[in-house]
Amino acid sequence: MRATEYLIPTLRETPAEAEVASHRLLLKAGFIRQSASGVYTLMPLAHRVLLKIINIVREEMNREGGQEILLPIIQPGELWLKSGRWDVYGPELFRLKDRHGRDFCLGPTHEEIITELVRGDLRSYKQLPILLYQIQNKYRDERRPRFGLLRGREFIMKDLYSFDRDEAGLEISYRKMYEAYHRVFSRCGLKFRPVEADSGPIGGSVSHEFMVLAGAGEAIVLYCQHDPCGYAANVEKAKSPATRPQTPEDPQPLEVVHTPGQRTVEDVTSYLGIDPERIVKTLLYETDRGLFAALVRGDRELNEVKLQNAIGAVHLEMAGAETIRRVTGAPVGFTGPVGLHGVELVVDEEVANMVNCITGANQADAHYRNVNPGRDFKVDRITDLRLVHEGDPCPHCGRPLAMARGIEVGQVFKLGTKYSEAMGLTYLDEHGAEKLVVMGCYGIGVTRTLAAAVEQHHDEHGIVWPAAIAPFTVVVVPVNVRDEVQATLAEQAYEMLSAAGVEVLLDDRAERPGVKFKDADLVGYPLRITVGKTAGEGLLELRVRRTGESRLVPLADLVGAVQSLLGDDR
RNA sequence: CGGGAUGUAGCUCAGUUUGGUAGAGCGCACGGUUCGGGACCGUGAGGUCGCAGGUUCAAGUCCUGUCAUCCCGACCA
Repeated sequence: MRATEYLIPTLRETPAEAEVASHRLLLKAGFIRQSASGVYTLMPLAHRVLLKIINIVREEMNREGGQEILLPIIQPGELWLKSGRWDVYGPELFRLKDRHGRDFCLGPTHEEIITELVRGDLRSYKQLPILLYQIQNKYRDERRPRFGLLRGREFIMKDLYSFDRDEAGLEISYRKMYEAYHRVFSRCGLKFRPVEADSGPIGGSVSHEFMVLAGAGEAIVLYCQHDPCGYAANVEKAKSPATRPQTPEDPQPLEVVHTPGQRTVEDVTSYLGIDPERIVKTLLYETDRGLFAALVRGDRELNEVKLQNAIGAVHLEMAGAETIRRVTGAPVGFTGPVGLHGVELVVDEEVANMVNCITGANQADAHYRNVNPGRDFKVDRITDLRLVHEGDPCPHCGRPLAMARGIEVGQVFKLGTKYSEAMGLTYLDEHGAEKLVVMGCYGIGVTRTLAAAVEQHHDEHGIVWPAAIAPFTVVVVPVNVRDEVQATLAEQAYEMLSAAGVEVLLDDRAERPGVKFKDADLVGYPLRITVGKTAGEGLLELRVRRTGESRLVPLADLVGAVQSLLGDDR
């Protein structure tokens, strides 16, 4: 490919709206252009990268027996009503009507349509397992699209769905995908970490997310640095052992303390001169399952996802001042479990262990001292509600957990029978009994992976593509295209590399060398071949983008030198 | 959806306070000189100032509405 015949519209100045590195560099280097908020055109360079990532994904899916299909992006609303998600999915779902007024949506995911598909053709256990996947545009009307390709409203995903006869079969499919994901992201040249993930209030049991470690990541990961342990989870899922009171105490009689204007845990601790571990925070939540109070220790933070799972709620929101006054009879800051009616109490394990703690008294300017769970209030439910922080002990080995930010590029998920039950997907087993199919789903954000690669591989000059997904692996730069010797040598180098199957771009533009060097660094070709002052001696300069190291090679040795360098890079 | 900000040339921005003929740099086209890290000189093209109303002799500038985009938060089976 020749630069004069190829659209690589690099910009000298960075478009103002771009904040994170991948967004900024992809715009500046001419890979993407924005069409609407969260909607982008992939230019020729980005499209080449995309195809490479897709090829890797496709090879690894096929290797595990995945069969590729194309599913409709426009999906009938009827199917979503059947699964119950037409109402649950909310405004994230892009909805539309056809000319007859029938409801449709743009698929944000494809469980419904694929379950329906398989239902039509699956009869016998002999047909199982089935692994089907598609790589297509998906649509989610995000409240706030951001960071360029990292969180768009239109994006490309690979989704594979597994259909098995039982849990044991699902376990095999799950493991296959888990291994395949390792290979996919390794081959893409990414540093990543699989972590235990929350599977949501509805749906199955086990889930892992694959995180590309990068500062711009929106997800927070906690992991154990101790090697053989290897515990890692995203912050919603992360656990840490509950602590018990150090010194045993006898329960003391309940008493009221006057605490004028002391609303926060900080206020109360300093006012009463006590540790926050002695306080119990009572947080009121309004949910689709009713009103709940969550109790955590004063020095802890509530993990809303854990609360949501504990009570099986889909939506949950902290109660406002109005509700708090109505329910507790007191202003915000004095809520407590003692004498609280009409609200289910969800109690963190740590709180259940506490003796003689401080809580709000459900009246203005007052707290209770010597509150004891079980004695002074009824504990409706005990569970883990704590948000884990960096430094908290690992649930497996007790060593302090480390924290990192990550970009979620893939998730593997045991769905179980959620969709097969809702959609009536069954088969007959060898005894002629009708059984529910056990499903799994496995997604990879392809466009997000592209952006994540840039996030992880760039420097102050531009992108530094891993060789396996670079748009071109080599750029040949003649310093002066009007110099006959240079032009001819560059042409020869280009022909030889092309013939050897190397993906090479010849920068034959009549630009000054500085411009071409800057562009080469910006676009991020792993290798650059400069044809310049040593052209007369038949020598070309081979330079590695990542390290900046360079050396002179004669034309005859060029292909070998390039291939060995690419070998190192992979 | 709450908070903040911005819409003027392809890009980055000035001009808005105090209403009076639309600006700069980069990029682009043409000519010339240059040619190993975003050259220089000259000439030129390019804008219904986001959109719609209103005030005024006169609106990029003032008023009202509206749309779009970005950032923070909330949200993210």
